[in-house]
Amino acid sequence: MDERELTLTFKKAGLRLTGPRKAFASVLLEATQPLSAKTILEKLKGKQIIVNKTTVYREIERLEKLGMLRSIELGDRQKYYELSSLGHHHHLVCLECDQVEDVDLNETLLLRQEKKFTEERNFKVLHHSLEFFGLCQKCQCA
Amino acid sequence: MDERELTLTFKKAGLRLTGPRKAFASVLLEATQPLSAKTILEKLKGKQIIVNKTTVYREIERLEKLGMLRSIELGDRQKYYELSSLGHHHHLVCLECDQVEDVDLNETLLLRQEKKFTEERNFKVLHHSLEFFGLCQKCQCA
DNA sequence: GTACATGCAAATAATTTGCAGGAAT
DNA sequence: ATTCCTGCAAATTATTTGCATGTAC
Repeated sequence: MDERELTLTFKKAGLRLTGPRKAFASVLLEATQPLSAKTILEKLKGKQIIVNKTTVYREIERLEKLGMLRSIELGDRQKYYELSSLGHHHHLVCLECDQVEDVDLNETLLLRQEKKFTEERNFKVLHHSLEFFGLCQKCQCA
Repeated sequence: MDERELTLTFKKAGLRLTGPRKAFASVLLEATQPLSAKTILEKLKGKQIIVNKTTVYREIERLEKLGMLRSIELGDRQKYYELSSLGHHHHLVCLECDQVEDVDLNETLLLRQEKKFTEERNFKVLHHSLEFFGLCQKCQCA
């Protein structure tokens, strides 16, 4: 998903094309890893877009509701966000330097497992979270 | 792990046998699902043990450091805790009523996956989190 | 002009910290 | 007696809310 496409999505969703909103979206588009609200705010500042944190939180809320954004938890107190358009995937989180790498993995077994939950316990799985925590290459030496 | 065994573990770890500490442990032992700090506090109150929340947080910290307690995230703002002695397992979290069911599942594939991360990216996985979110039997009807 | 967006200040909620007094060993 | 424990109040941090103003449409 590129910026133009995002703009269209905004229009379709009845969201106005404001400066903060466009900048917010571009920050997410440029992100190489999930961002916290605070980091989003800082990156906006880097773009000379000064917005209030409330705006960031409300934008997160709206885009999450639209299904464009998803939140993940990485062991912190805070939540991290990434565009849903990235597709479902998981993360390798370095406990030392907090860097996050994306990983795709074959979910056949997980999905089979979820089906089993439905059959055996009548629990309907809607989504799952799977994150791996450890040490990245750099931090294993230090 | 029963209460007596826990007491021994405390002794071995050089932790004193105080009233709050024993009560804290028994709350965890009796828990049928992961508990938040707040819930622990309430359950202590139910046992006529009035402690300060600071004590609860510090106890959590100590036992976590000892490896007796582990924390998990369930999409909330808060953390939940369970005894490590329960063994590694995962959870089915109902998005409606917040009930949590434990599940054991064959992790062969996950472990193989983790080994792959080490081989291919030199990322050393220390642990992972895997939780399933959805609707429990009861909440599917309502 | 109207409805949606935003800023600002204050509220909430979970967790953490500093310090002084209290209890287990 | 000493070291660890605990309570209390205040600080911190992430997030949310109310209300007044601003702006895209």
